[in-house]
Amino acid sequence: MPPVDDSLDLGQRLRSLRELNGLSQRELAKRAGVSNAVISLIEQNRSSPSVGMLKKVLAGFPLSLSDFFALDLAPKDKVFYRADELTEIAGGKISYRQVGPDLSDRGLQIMYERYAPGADTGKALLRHEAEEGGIVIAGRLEVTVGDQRRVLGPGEAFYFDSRLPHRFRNPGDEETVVVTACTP
Amino acid sequence: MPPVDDSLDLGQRLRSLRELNGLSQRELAKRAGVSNAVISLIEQNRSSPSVGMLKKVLAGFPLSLSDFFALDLAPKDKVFYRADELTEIAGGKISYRQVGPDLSDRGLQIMYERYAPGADTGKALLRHEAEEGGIVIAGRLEVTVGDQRRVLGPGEAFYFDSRLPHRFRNPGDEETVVVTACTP
DNA sequence: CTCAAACGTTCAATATATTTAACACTGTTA
DNA sequence: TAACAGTGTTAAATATATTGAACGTTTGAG
Repeated sequence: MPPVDDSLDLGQRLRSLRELNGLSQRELAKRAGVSNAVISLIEQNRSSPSVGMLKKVLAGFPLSLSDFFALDLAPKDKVFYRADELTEIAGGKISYRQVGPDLSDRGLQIMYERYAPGADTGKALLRHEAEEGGIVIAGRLEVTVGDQRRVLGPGEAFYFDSRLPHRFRNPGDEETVVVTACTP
Repeated sequence: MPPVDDSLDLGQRLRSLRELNGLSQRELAKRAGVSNAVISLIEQNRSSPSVGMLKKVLAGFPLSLSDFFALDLAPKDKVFYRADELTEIAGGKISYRQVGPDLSDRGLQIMYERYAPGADTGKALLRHEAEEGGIVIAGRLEVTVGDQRRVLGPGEAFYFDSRLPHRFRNPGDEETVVVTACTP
């Protein structure tokens, strides 16, 4: 008779996590202050640990219960991107190259943006609740946020609440390069 | 002797949640298919339920373990920053310059990072739930995420879940410049 | 080879969680 | 008043988790 509900796959979760951190069962057990057997049994789904026990075990990483259960068991495996793999979003005078193909389930949108001389986003609409920022790498960038306006050069940066109306423009006669990030 | 670690406050968590849903201990127990005593004992922190048991109990709401532990109980006007206004976070061989002064209530952390030749972050611990990415501007950057490793050059990028162990290193003999962003 | 030190696993003893069935209390109804 | 149905709590019986000490295996050093 199976005493535990293995639909949790708690065992595999813990094992992957432990191996990713390069710890042996005994090392983890020592850090956590528990016996090594419990790690083995949990990883085999041969025991369903109490919450207190699991908390103690996770403290060996350390990792919170919340993070542990929120951890994506099948983490996106694509981590690296060549320059030509950045997905182009807009063509024309402004080039947006996004890190990562899908806009969906990600918590962050990072883009490599290039503005041809004179390029202008126009007065943007109000967006969803989000925050947005960036750093100018090359050239000049005129940024307008609400009633504030400024021209930024290399090394300079901006950060604002995306709900404010905003606009980007390249006021110079050379290409402008910016790296931006926003929370969707 | 207290058999359980009440620093979790699991009892109060469960009780508030149950009362917010207008359920009695017995109603919840019936829905969840467990005995009513277990609800009472858990709420008094007189027993530390197994993970499987807690999962069954939460199914009565229903609520996932992840959501249960993630339950939380609870805009400013500076937009532009000069290059020298980016706040330096770490000194030494690695320079982290953050856009915006306060780490607290922001939804996004954007940094301009410079790595001296040979600079290395060391094997990082698992962090809080977050995502992280960046684009290499100049030089070379060796990125290790979980069991993946790669050296990136200018224009190349990375993106991963911060809960995975990760490490950055400048393997070359020139300075490396990266712009990164992460959700805190 | 021989030994020592790791590794993950397993068994019996013990501690704890969970159930079942009761208890005491409250408010409602006949 | 008495009887009932609901509440949360508790005691003893049972099932399970956890410990501590073993086991068999592998790896590297002498």
